[in-house]
Amino acid sequence: MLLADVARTSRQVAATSARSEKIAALARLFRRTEPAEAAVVITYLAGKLPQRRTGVGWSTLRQPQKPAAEPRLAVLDVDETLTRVAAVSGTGATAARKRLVSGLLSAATKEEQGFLLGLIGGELRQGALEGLAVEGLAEAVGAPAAEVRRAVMLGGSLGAVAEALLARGPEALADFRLEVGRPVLPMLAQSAKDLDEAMDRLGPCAVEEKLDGIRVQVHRDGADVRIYTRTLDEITERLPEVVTAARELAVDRAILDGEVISLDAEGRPRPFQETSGRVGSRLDVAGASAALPLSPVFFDLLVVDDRDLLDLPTHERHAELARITPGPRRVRRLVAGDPADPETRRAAREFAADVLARGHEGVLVKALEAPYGAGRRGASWLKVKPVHTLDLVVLAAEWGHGRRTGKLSNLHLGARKPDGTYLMLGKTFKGLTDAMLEWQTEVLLGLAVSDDGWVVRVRPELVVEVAFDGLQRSSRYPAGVTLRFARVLRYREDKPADQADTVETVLALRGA
DNA sequence: TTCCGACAGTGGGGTCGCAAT
DNA sequence: ATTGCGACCCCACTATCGGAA
Repeated sequence: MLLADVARTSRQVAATSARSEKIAALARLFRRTEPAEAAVVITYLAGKLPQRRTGVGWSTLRQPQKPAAEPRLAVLDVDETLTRVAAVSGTGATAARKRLVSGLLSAATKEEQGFLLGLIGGELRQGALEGLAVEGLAEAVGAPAAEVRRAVMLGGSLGAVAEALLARGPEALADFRLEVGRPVLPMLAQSAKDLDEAMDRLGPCAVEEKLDGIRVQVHRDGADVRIYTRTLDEITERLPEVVTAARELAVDRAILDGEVISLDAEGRPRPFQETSGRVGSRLDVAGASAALPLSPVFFDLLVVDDRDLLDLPTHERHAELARITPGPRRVRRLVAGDPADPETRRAAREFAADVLARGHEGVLVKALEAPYGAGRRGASWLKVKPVHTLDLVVLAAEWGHGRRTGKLSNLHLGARKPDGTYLMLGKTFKGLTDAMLEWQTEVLLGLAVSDDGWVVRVRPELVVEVAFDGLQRSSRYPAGVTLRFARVLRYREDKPADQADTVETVLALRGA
């Protein structure tokens, strides 16, 4: 199959907003895809590269290449070239990667170039990623979409499922079962405003402490232990403490879901940045481990011995977890069997307050009867975290991309200093409706003092109320801190800039 | 007919490791 | 030694489609 066929399909998918049409276009292409090409073709149309990391990003792709007149690139040849790009290392690697990519682009037509640039840069913007690729695959082979999706969740790889389905048809779905040693996409949580809302939505539930660390999925088969991240990267080598902890469990075979976090001598959590840095360290793991040990805390169990627990309700999975896991390695939780009962509510609120007092991020509320929805951001897990707000001044705004092209989008936020100037604390583009984008573009252009095509600087007069999860240490911003997960709640046209929150107020939040 | 679940898009900050400067 | 870049952790929120209620 030619890359041109894939690029044309991508254009067709992008050209319609109807999901059914996108899926139909994908299915048409998959029907004419050979099994040997299936993994590459479907991964490309899901907006990803089979190589995952190539070492090539936007910066490397900047200089334009003269396009070829006729399409002649085969999909498998493109894949081979990108595998070579990914394999380059050592001195001269950047130049060598550039040469390979330039060669590839100059052999591509204009349409193919556009597709490749989006694909490699990670911004295909065709309105379809893995979710719709799965639907298209299901339609192409005549299998129920839910079953194909489940196979991808359990098999961990869209490409492998596509190849098997195109080679052998729907019977191949039976191959993709939960297996110890093969990572499963983890279940994710939605957000709730507060504990009451979460309990109202879920009914009988468990309230668990939410630790601010790194999600891990731990597979144990006898002495063999493997650890995977949320995106199924294997990080076993970096987490010797977790390997040890897994081997100490009272079980031979298991798949566990949990969080690793660095705790201080008193058992209080260290800042997320420290845990993250530790988990990211690959070169001197022994040294890093000695300096900043990690603790695994498990909250779910997907397999125990030869039993697959995915479809069992939360409370049964947790009972099994409790059977094989010692208390300190298990998440703290409170079961709220009857959330309508005022006493239960009071106990839940007290539990959540205690979790925060012990320095943790918040709570997760989980429906007691819900199965483990691998790979889904289901409504049966709800996270609740405290929210801070500040009234900050817009110092500048950046021109948006994609559907925000032509609108001022990303706001630079400042806090007031005693001398009447402002200190930048970070940026945000979140929380804005289309109407707000429209409005702020007009208002900010009215306040503009400069525009370099990327950033529009403005007179510091517009005040916005910003929500955020807390402060984190920053080497980028002058106050030494920045806002974590900042988002706009509303404009404060009623509030003059000289009454915006001060740097002093912001810094007082440290440690809070 | 209305509601709501799932998806895609739009980017935020930090950190590590590698290669270039 | 420092800097730029890519990759990957954490993530919130809105718009949209189309099936469920």
